[in-house]
Amino acid sequence: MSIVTTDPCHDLTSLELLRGLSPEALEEARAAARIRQLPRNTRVFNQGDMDVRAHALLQGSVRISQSGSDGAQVVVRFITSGEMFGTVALFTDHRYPADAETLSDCVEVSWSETALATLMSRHSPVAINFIRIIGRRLQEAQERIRELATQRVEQRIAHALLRLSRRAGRATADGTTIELPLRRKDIADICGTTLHSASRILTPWEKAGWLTTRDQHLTIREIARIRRVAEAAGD
Amino acid sequence: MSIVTTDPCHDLTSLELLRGLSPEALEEARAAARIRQLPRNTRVFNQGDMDVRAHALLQGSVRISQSGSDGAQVVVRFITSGEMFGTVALFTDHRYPADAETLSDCVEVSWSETALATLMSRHSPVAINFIRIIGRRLQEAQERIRELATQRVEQRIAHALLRLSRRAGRATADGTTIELPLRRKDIADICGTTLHSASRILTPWEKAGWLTTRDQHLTIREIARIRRVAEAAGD
DNA sequence: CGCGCCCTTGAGAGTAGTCAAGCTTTGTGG
DNA sequence: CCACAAAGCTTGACTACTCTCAAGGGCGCG
Repeated sequence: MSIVTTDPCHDLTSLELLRGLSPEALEEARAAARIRQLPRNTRVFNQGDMDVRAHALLQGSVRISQSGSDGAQVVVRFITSGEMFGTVALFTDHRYPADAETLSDCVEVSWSETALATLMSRHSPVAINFIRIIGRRLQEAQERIRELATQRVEQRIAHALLRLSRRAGRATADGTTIELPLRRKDIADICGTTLHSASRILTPWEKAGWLTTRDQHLTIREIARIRRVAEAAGD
Repeated sequence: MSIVTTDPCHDLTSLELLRGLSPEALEEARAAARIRQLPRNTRVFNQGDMDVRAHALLQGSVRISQSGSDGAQVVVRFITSGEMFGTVALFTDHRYPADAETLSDCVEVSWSETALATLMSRHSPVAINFIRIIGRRLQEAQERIRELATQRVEQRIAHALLRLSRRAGRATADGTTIELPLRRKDIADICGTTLHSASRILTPWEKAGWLTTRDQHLTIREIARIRRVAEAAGD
């Protein structure tokens, strides 16, 4: 495992967290960071783990999921490269509230809580960037709460697909491909429904040619249709 | 409207945001703050408003609610004294994503975005405190997402009552009184259900003597019963 | 070839939403 | 101080969305 820090995959400057920093400050951040390469299907951390760190993904994708005491599971979010994760417990609980598992080979960078605090106190843009990141996340979470509370499964799935295609989509000849390995179960867990309902809704869409699934990769062909379902209040 | 800064109601030192600051830093924070007294049923801000500020409540209570383009409404949370609110849009959108309305006479303090950024860069504990506050909030939001996705209305209401009694409860002879003016509609909007379902569930509990409502104030008499409903997976 | 994983589909049941009506409490003005 | 209006709450009947249970099909891998 040879890690060459000049490898573009290990370039920290692309991270929003470190935006606006001087070269010296960046160097400090790099020095305090731990960079790891993780193979597919690795646990990055488990719900309940102590020794919390702030993580960011330089390469690959990660699924964050939470399970309740009753066993019910929800996908909190999918992380793609450039995003931070595992940040919720920092400075509070010191326990991860969810599991993180790699969905592909990943390059992950992380800082200890104290290193991050030091970095923030020496370079306030880090703190502001961090606040912006989790503020946005909080907004997304609240939007999701509203969706769960007020929309039907069909609409929620449509919204989920739109969001995924915005965050992890790549334009192809056929439409927009979501660059994440997504099982029906994942989609269900994102939307707070069951595998069965998700299947019942997606299959007709697929039959109608609105989207295709190949090898756990989803391509949206007629995004306008999906958008119409998402908007439809119920008529 | 005479504001005496020595009035205990205007004491900023109790705010978590300013915890761990030197007297000089506190004075700086005070100088940059805007303190207002707001009568009951006042809009502090409206969804979509620009010119975002960071708010904290020194006295009273505030309801934060969000309405979607379809008109459906969700209560994001209730704020009681000592808590911050309206912080989600800072450094990002510059638009409030929700409405805030006072439920009682309030004393509110707020900082402009730039003032807060300055304060944070000069005193890093402010940044860390802030991150802790919204991190905890994000955790709560994710827990709520899981609840909405996996639990039945009855359980969600039970959980909501438990949370409210923890955050805004005062022990009385009869039990724990939630010190917020709560209408059935509010409870419904917290739990993502309808006024009707909330009523159908709460009335039997009230008949059974588990709780009482008087003058929009709810008292939990048999918290153990509520807790049992909250835990019950469905048996 | 057979096993495991993932997905589809059907039937039936139940939770919770909608519609509708009437009741209670609160507040206001004569 | 009473009357009436408005707001909030309860309750019933009906509907329908979504879950659960159950069975079977397709695909890849050992």
